[in-house]
This record gives sequence, structure tokens and C-alpha cells, in this order.
Amino acid sequence: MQYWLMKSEPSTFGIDDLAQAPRRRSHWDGVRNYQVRNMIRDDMKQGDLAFFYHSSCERPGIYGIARIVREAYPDSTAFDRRHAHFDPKSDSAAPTWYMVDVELVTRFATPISLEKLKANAPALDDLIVVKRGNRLSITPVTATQWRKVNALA
DNA sequence: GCCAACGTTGGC
DNA sequence: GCCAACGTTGGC
Repeated sequence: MQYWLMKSEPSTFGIDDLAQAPRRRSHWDGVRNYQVRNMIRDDMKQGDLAFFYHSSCERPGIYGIARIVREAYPDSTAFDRRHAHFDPKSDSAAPTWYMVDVELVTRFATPISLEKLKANAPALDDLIVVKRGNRLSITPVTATQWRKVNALA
């Protein structure tokens, strides 16, 4: 059982979208980075929990918790010529890109802003998302970090 | 809108 | 295999 942090732009897909999805479940598609691909394909397991982070928005921060309900399977949007995430190099016989399914667990009554996460240094210094220049849309979170962030919520 | 940071691409 | 150019991300 591992912990994660999953980033998304709320203008594209935010925690409200997940809350309104049927059974509060959705694909997490569009991963087009090899490091992230490897993590979701090789390390992410059913039952893992993840912080739902909003980026590129007015108040970046952690808005709630989601659970991995389906492990990695081929990301069909990579094969869809009309899709924004279409990847002509991806072969359906040997898929390059994978996605998982997530289910909303909790929406925080008060989101934990990036500002607040940073204010809790050094305890959360190593939380990858607060690091400058981090561009990975999914990052691992240690059990200690998980506990500390939850204590802030 | 700016810009730093980073991943990817492609010429050599 | 190197590395400059380019595109993207994401906070501010």
C-alpha cells in the first residue's frame, strides 16, 4: 500500500469533476511522461491512496483524497486521432501510455494550499510537489508525509 | 504575461 | 552520445 500525489488542472479535470462522475470514479488519462508512466504502470496498486492536487489555478493545493480502484491499463486516448492527447507513436499492440482509475474518497472542507504546505517546512520539505521546478504529474508520498499533510487538513 | 525549470527532440 | 533548441509546466 503506497501513497501518491496526483496533480491536475481544475479547468481540465478537478476534484469537483470527480465528485460528479458516476460512482465518483474516473479514468486518470493523459499521462505522457515516461517517469510517471513507469510509476503508474509498475508501482501503483489497487487500494493505494492519493492526494488530489490542483495546479495552474488561483489556489494551488491539495483538495482531497482519491483511491486507486483499477491498476494500469492502456490509455485509449493515445490511440484516438481526434483526442488532444493522441500520440501517433503509440502502438495499440504495444501501448506506450497507461492510465488508472480513481475514486473520490474525501474532499477536504478546507483545501491545504501550496502556501500552507510550504509553510510547514522542514517537515514537508521533501514533498516533491512543493519543490521548485517539479513537473511530474504524479509523485510518491511517504507515510510520514501522508500523516503530516492529513494533520493539516 | 513572465520566466525558471525541466523533458524531449533532432542535428551532428 | 552530446547538447542546443524547443515546448511545456506551473507558480507568481
